[in-house]
Amino acid sequence: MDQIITRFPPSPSGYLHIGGARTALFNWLYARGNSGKFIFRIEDTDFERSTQASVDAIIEALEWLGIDWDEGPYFQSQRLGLYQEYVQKLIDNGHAYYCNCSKERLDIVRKEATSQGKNPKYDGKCRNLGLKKSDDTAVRIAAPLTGVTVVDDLVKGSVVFQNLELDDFIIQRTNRTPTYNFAVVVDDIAMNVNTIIRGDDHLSNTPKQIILYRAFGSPLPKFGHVPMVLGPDKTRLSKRHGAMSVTAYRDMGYLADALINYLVRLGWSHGDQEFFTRKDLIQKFNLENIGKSAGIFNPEKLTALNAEHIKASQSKDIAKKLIPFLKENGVISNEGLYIEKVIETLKPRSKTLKDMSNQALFYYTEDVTYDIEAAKKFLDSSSLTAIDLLTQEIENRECSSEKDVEDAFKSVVDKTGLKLSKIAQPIRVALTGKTASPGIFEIIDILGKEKVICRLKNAISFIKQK
RNA sequence: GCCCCGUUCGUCUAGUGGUCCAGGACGUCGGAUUCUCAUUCCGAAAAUCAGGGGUUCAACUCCCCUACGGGGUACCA
Repeated sequence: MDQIITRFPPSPSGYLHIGGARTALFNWLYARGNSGKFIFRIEDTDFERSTQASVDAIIEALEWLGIDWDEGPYFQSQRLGLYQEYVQKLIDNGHAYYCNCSKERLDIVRKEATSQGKNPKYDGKCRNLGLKKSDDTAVRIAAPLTGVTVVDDLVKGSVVFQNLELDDFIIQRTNRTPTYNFAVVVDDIAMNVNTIIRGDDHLSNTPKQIILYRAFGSPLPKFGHVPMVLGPDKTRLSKRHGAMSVTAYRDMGYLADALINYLVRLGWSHGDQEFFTRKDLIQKFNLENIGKSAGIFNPEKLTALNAEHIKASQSKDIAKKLIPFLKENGVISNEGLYIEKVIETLKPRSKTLKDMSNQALFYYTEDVTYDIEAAKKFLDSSSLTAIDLLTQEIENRECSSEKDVEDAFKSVVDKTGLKLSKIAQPIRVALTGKTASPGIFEIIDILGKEKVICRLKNAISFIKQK
């Protein structure tokens, strides 16, 4: 077979949502895994609904996901000449005709048909009228009246449509813009797209498109219709399902790789494997293992996967992505502390980057603020000796390693006869303000002698003031 | 209405006629490790394979019907 050429053709009427991203991903993965070409095209023939802001948003989302394209973005609005040319071809070879039926007449025809229990399709009035082009004419395809059109689908198998069910649909509007089915086919022919992977809401459009390919005498591409992504209520994804835009997930602190992993896995499988790196996916993704049924978007599983990807990431890579979140949290400068070590301690306990930055705050704060409950429970006179002793131990040591810190604690344990667990909690609250944090030794090691002593002394005076 | 697609634990799924009284993951619930929280590790509950008919020695797997869900039926994409 020739080089595989796929494409992603969103219409710019909103942000890139989860479902669209998945479609883009499938096409991209398939191209990348088969040394193919991936084309990006903007379907903006509906001027009413298309906006530049949407175009920008979609590009931003794609770039964040790391989905790159080899050609494009092409804009259908800039290719009107091409469509005109192709319309003319069909007029010339007799596969299309001008139609001047008014919207009102069409409505009546449709209504009549339905009332008689027939299909609400165009009655073909202008098909043989030989109308000439004029201001009030649209162009319709002369579709086959009988027989059958079969879609040989990569995921659904062979799907048969009766041509009787189809009608002479419009390919060019009165305002000379192409309609969707027509523009896609023209572009896909012109761009040599030979593999079309898209949502299965397009399955019933496919026979129309096949009719167009035939009218042009062009070879058919391969079609693969993947099941859609549904909301928790099993209906089509929409705003009311909450955050559905790709960039919203970025802003919540999800890793692009995790989102990709989740999205691809929703509707595709590779045995029992759940965790995939981007490389894995490119290598292993195929069309054979795409499932047939719609999947429900499950944020919990995404989050779990995100936590796994965080754990599997290099701390230096996380650092770059974490800094914006820290800034948003009021951390002006992350200098003075080795951020990668901070991240190292937070990796096993972070679900998202946002989560991580929240947990990192105590490292960077000037003044520890104590949780009321935590202070009440652990910062009282009973813990004074331990804190005091530890302060001394730390002061008398280098504290240049975790081992050093551990020794300091051991010494306090020996002197007081208290269990480590009894000592650790008050210290933890003194250093972080909270009862839950990374390991106490590593915290002290990262914070450094100076800050630790300062925080311990603050805790001591806090207790004394009570 | 008509046409098309789909239906395995709550969710994502494995399963392509016998190895399935159905496996994995998320979530849930126990337990172990532990300086807290996590992590990690063990374990449990959870699917009459939508229902009903066939075909077959044998069906989650093939065929038909029904129900339910989704999509299409536009001078939207």
